[in-house]
Amino acid sequence: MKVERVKGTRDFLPEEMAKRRWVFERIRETFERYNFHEVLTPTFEYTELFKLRSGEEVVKQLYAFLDKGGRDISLRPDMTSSVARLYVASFQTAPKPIKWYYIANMFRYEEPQSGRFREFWQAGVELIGSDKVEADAEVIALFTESYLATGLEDFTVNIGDRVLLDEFAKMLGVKDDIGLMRLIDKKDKLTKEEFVKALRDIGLSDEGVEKVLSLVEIKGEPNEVLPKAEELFTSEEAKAEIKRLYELVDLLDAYGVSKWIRIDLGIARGFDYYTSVVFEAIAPNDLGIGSIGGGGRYDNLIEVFGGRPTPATGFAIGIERLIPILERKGLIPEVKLRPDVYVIPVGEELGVRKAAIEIVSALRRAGVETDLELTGRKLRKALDYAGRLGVPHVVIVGRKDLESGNVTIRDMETGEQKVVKKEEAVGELMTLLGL
RNA sequence: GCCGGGGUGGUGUAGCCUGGUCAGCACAGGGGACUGUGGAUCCCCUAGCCCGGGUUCAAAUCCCGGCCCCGGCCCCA
Repeated sequence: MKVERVKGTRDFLPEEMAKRRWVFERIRETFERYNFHEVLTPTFEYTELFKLRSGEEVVKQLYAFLDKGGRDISLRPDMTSSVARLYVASFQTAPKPIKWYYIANMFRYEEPQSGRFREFWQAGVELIGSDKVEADAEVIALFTESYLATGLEDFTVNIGDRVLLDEFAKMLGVKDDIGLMRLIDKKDKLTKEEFVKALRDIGLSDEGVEKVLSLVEIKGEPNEVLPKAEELFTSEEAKAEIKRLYELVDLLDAYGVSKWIRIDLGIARGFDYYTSVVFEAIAPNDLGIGSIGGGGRYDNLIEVFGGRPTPATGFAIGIERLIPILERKGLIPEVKLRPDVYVIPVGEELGVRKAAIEIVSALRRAGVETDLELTGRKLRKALDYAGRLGVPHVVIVGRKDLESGNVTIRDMETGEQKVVKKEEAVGELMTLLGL
């Protein structure tokens, strides 16, 4: 009988936890500066909740099971459904907008591969109750700033638009608009020839193919490519949406994040609930990691969940995709897992052991990260241990010193030792540590 | 769900093709040489062939199935 981890899950060891926590903290601080507030919903919901949003076919991606009461339950595949449920149930009459954030684990029943696990973490926000372009700008600015807060600078936030994509499918008169969008979404993975062939395969005419090729050209600096969009689209609805995009990039300029903003009308980001602006962040890397986060506007979802029609927008940052990139770039600070002081009692006498504990306790209360030798190993081995760990200061508490009320403080770097009164040990160590 | 490559003490590995020495080595861990002074040295100890079945006198080694890991596809909320 062997106990193993469940497929697609991971154990996080102290060193990695410290790094992850550092990343979470940078993101959390940024979210809070934008006045988003943290919420947490249950790890699992009725499977129905997730079906409601995305239809039956999502079930195969869900980590779903029947509980002992026969309830059809799924671990959350993301936070948006739960947040929408919470909003509909209890916050419809709350002052708008609602600005919530979360940092939590999500679950998807998929084959694990690079940057992809069955349990993974996302940090995201939802802004509910504003259909204004200001809300999109606020969210996209925060999205950008969140990456910047982790030290990442080599990335772009690419903005697309579902209204324009839908309009585009209408213009072409294709039946399989989902197929078209999937194809457009993965254009970068194909050569131009393959792309054209695939377009013909779904029934596009030469003219249609030409139009798609012009669409995917609308990619780059907003001020360079948005005029091209104006040429391509003719309907009033599309014109209005393009105007909105112009405003959006203008506002993002005021936020001071234009440097990272690009337009890419080929972005679709899933096919279920986004209704207008969509966006994703891409950071160049050699790890095979694509998007490191994304989001968009979803103005219909609340209604689907039984609420009054309410506009909303949000994003999620994929932690498992971000961290390897940060690590590769050396942006996550090294973490210290050793104590600053290590106290070694020498000998078995109760008095010695208690004296050691008293020093450890006093140091800990004074805010010093302190460890006590707990295995009963001999002084030689204990010093060896402290040396390997890189502990800077060791306190040796032994009967000989204690008889005259003293303990010994050893500097592990130089090997210099100092005998001090037991009562003065804490003060002395604080000075040595510069506290 | 599909495809490719893997799985040997805690970690990293040799052995596998060509079946047959107590499954070797390094690091890590515990103890001792050394009963109050570290990183050295020496000695000892702990600990392994992913699981199940098959072939064989004999399986880590060959065959089948499963599980898991790495990567790709599909899909990506």
